[in-house]
Amino acid sequence: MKSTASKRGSHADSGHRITLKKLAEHLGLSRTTISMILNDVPEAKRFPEKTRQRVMESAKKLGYRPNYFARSLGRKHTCLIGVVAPDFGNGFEAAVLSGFERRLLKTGYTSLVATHLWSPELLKYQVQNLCDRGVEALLLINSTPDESPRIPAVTICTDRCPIWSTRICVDNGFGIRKAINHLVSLGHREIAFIKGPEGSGDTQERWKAVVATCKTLGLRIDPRLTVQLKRLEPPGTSHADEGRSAAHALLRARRPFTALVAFNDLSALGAMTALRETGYKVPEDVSIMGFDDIEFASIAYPPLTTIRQPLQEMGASAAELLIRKLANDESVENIRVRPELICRSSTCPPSLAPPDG
Amino acid sequence: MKSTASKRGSHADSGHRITLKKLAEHLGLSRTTISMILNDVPEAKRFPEKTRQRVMESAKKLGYRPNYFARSLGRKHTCLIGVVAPDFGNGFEAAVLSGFERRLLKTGYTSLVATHLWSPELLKYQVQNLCDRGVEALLLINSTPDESPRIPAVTICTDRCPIWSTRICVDNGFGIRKAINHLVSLGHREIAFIKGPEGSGDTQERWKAVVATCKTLGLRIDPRLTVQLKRLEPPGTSHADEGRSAAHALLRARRPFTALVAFNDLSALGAMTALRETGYKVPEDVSIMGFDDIEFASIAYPPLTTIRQPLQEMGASAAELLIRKLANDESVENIRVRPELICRSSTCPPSLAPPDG
DNA sequence: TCCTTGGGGTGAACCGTGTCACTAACCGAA
DNA sequence: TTCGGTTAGTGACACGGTTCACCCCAAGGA
Repeated sequence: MKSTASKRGSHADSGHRITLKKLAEHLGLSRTTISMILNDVPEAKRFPEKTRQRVMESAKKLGYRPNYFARSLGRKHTCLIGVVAPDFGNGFEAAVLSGFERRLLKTGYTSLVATHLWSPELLKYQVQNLCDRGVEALLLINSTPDESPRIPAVTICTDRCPIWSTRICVDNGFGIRKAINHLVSLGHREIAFIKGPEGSGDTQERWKAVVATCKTLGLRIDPRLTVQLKRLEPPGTSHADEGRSAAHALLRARRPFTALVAFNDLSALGAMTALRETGYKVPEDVSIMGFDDIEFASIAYPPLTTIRQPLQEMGASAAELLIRKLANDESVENIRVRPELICRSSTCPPSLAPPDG
Repeated sequence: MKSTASKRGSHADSGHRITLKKLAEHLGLSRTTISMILNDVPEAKRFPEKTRQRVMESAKKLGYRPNYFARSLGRKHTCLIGVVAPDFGNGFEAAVLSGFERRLLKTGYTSLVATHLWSPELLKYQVQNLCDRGVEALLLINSTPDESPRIPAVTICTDRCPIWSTRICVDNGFGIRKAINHLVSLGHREIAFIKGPEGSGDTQERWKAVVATCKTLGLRIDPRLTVQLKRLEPPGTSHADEGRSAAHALLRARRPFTALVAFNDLSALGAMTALRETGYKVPEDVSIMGFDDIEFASIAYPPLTTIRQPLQEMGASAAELLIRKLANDESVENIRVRPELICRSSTCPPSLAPPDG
């Protein structure tokens, strides 16, 4: 007596969801008529106002809700957009998703999300799955499938980005220039660097910018003041831990420096911990710059000076671009977002006697 | 010549996605036969191995992918689960989503997400929308619609939780007892509290636990050492800011205390900032306890002692429960997760002369 | 009376798949 | 020769909505 278990799908539409046919019988009209009126197609204006009213009212009273599947089968669009990300656990993807969803709200599109935990096979599978499920477009966050899904796509951002996709990414060069200029304007000359992990496009771009900017400013990059983050291995490691190790490695080299530019905020915060553990004060002994402006950059102690990457806005732009693409707007182009210097308390002029590492 | 814009839906299935009919013509068999073989229904074993092979191979070679909409129309299940949250911008919902997605990976279910930005109307609309789109179940994160969606639902967590939904939430009482016991065992007697905002279920539960625990331990709760967080207003305010204000208010009361129990990690970190701004040291002058163990609790300075709410695991459990519910498992019950004390460096024994606030 | 016009509406095909009931062909046994 | 059983497969309807082409009828004009 407990359940009618065996019958599949007795959930959503159990009992009797009201269909067009039932509504038609109830009203003594044909499905055609009702469909046209409810969809407010141009041809529907030939029906007299009275009939229209009658249909609308009954539909409302009986709680008629059209079946999306049936509809998508006939028409061709599904009002579905796929969102792919490696994982939503760290703030980056979540912030983008948040901005994306906000922009999508009034559009009638809904997002189908999928994560792939950095596995290329899983990524491929998920993209395929989303396409099978009829998404009309894709937002790829830190995800680059090998093959084109053959539907409009926007990629945010980092790493290599496929040519078949529109790209939204931060202008790494601009950001790095701002960061280094900031430090130099404070008087720093001995600057250490934590490079991003191997194989990331951001690592390359930012490092290229570091090299170029230092050249312009007549700054020497000391290889002994440069360390590289290790790649993250899936289970639970964080750039914060890696940043901490990296900074410790830096300190072991015993080369003096007064400022440190980290690959991102997490590694900057990790480095801050390492410096503290070794007895240095931030920013008095060493100034630290992050990159990203994650939520906690401002709560950290000392609050982190960093380059803001406007993730929410980038998510919103992605939604914008996809909508335009779906409307066959051919003018959609890649976007480079200019990041902003957020000056907090982890940087200050160097002390007169820079400590050696 | 640029586009064939006018024709709608020329995206996903443009050109000619291969359908069962085409496959049938290609093979000289009927759709029925192919459908049965590809779905590997029991009756399909009457077809000889040879035919099966032939069908499978052609399907693969021609890249046949069944149309989910058509399929969902006939069968009743859609393999879709709805996820509703106010927003994914702060770490809470994102962490839950992350755990949820991980657990969902191997199940064939995909999630349809929707955010409502704390608007009850939007929440109602979104739930309706997801149901219209055929989700078989709902995960509600910090979201409580007024009406039952009439499909299996799991709610995480906080606040009031509707009776028609299974609930996963942290055992607030257990957590608070751990927190206060920890402080008391360190020797604290003068403890200040930052209560959660009005109207939240967590606020009530945690506060009730505070009162009960203090009674048990013979501790007096001084109303002058109690402040309440203000409710967050949508645009961009954070519990961190509120926590900072709250702590400043506390200090203005000029009552001495050696420890502070905050409503959550963010307000704890905000309070830490306020104490520092006023010249107090954490933990030497004041010990601070958070609640949640958000990612940044461990990176903060000093690293925050807190009560861990295992959000990823809760997300994973939610997936688990929904799957069981969908399989008509009647034994699904509410889950109270026992949070864990994470002891870091923001707490220590009180100094002999507690500063007055 | 016939023809046209337009208002109000419908029938039936179609979208792509799943599924139940039925059958044609063959083989062996009575 | 007829019957029964298996093998290999098919026809047709259902799912719920959209859409194209058509239809009926009343009114108006010639």
